[in-house]
Amino acid sequence: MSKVKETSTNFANKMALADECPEAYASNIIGGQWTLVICSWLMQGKLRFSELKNLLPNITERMLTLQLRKLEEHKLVKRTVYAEVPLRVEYELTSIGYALKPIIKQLEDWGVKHRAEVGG
Amino acid sequence: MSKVKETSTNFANKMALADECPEAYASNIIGGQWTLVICSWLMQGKLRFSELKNLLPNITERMLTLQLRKLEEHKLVKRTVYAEVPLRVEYELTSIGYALKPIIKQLEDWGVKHRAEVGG
DNA sequence: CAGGATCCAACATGATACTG
DNA sequence: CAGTATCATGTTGGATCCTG
Repeated sequence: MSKVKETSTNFANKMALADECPEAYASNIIGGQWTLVICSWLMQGKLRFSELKNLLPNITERMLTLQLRKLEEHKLVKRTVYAEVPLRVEYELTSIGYALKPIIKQLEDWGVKHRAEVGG
Repeated sequence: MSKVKETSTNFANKMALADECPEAYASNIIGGQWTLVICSWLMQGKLRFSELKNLLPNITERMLTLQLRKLEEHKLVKRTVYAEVPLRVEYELTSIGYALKPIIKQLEDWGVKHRAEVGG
């Protein structure tokens, strides 16, 4: 990491860990409340806004929008707007988004195991 | 999942997803800002409070305490207090905590890849 | 249909000071 | 050393209403 001038009052060190550490970096991207769940559904193919909303019964439209925007920003999903009436918007995973698959798999395995052992 | 009385105004559905879905369940447990980073360090062995604090330069004592308590609650770490002067407290992973290793590994790999493709 | 805008409550987190 | 207590603030997320 680059040295920080000692005279500065050390702003900006917040992301220092993420800068160094791939797992913290990754965690910042996919750590959101809904990120993995959304990606998990999208693994099976494109979905429309309303389809996602129905698959995620607990999410508000607002949150879904925000989450999808974040995923788009991080290039995990691609958003396609079809100029039809009524409007249609589809979301699909990018290659790097699709690369989350093994993580999700491991996470599922661990979740099952943890629930069995600890019994959440 | 058990049926919810239609007459009820549907509180409590918040955790419905986590109830069903192992990956959401897992994500709720390890999704915290610091969880994975702390566990990652503990993979290499026991650590004291102050050691962890020094390894996580951006964390406040308060946060570290909170996070460790949460990890303890979820049985990911074990806390051992040694009645010495000065006081010594050590944290170590439980077996289910240690089982996070493949997840962390996958996450690191993905982080590296994402950073290479998308570029911070 | 797929959001955007606005307002507000709840929670997460930092700063600071104190303790067994 | 390893915390706890308290206050202050920022961020998140829900509710509601509006729009291309």
